[in-house]
Amino acid sequence: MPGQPPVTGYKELAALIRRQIRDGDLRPGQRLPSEVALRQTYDLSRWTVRQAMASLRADGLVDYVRGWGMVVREPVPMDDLHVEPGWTVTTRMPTVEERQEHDIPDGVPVFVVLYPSGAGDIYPGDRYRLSVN
Amino acid sequence: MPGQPPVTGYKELAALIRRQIRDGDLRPGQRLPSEVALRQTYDLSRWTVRQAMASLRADGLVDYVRGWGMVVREPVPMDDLHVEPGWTVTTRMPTVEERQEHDIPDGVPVFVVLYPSGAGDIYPGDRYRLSVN
DNA sequence: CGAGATTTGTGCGTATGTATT
DNA sequence: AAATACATACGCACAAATCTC
Repeated sequence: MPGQPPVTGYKELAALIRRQIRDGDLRPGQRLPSEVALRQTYDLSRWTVRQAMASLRADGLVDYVRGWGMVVREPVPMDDLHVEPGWTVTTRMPTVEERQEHDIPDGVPVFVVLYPSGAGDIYPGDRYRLSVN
Repeated sequence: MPGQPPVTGYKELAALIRRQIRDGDLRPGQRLPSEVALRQTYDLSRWTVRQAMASLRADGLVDYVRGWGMVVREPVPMDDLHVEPGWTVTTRMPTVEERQEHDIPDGVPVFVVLYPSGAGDIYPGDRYRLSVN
């Protein structure tokens, strides 16, 4: 009974969990193993496990629920944002203020819609999809 | 000559540097003070400094260059991506593979352009801007 | 060309705080 | 009240990349 291949660093651990999410071994809404469980399973320090988790959060793959754990992010229903001629759209990470105001989770970028008038609006990338007619 | 207000945690340090970047005290291409300098200036541990820097990095504000320092990111020239009727565009953080393939820095999201045929393309958000005619 | 200094990257140990179950 | 789980924050050591001399 061969053991799992050794996981030597936080990037490998993150890659392993990314595969598990991609392959459906970890499903949306499901809780990841706790930090303690992961360090015991792979014989890693807490620091290494936390680095891996931080990387998954920055990619928007998992959410942290206080007092509960890390949860695979569930897709949310998307609204169509109809783009009109003359508009310009860029994308970037939101500022701290925008994250608070629009309740944007970690690792979720925003659309920045610029109108010909010079005014602009912010649309969280996890809830809006652009379309053109 | 009152000293700076005390910086008590990594969020405050990150906010301070965000202000300095926003106000032009730190300009694009300019190197930030080193981790050692920041810990001495504000009497913080390396952990706290690195945590603050990681947050700026996730926001796409700074680049790390190992052996050199942390640099305020410079804007790159943007190409216009003309969106045709029937296309759909979403935004998200790139995967590790997409980051490598397209040479996408930290904290930069991508446009995901979906064509009516079902095919799709990836466009780095720091180099492309969408427009409609 | 190399040697050394500088700077960030990775990894570990420990302690305490806060929120949830 | 207790256990669980992550957040914050200090310390240390060594590796790897870059620059300067």
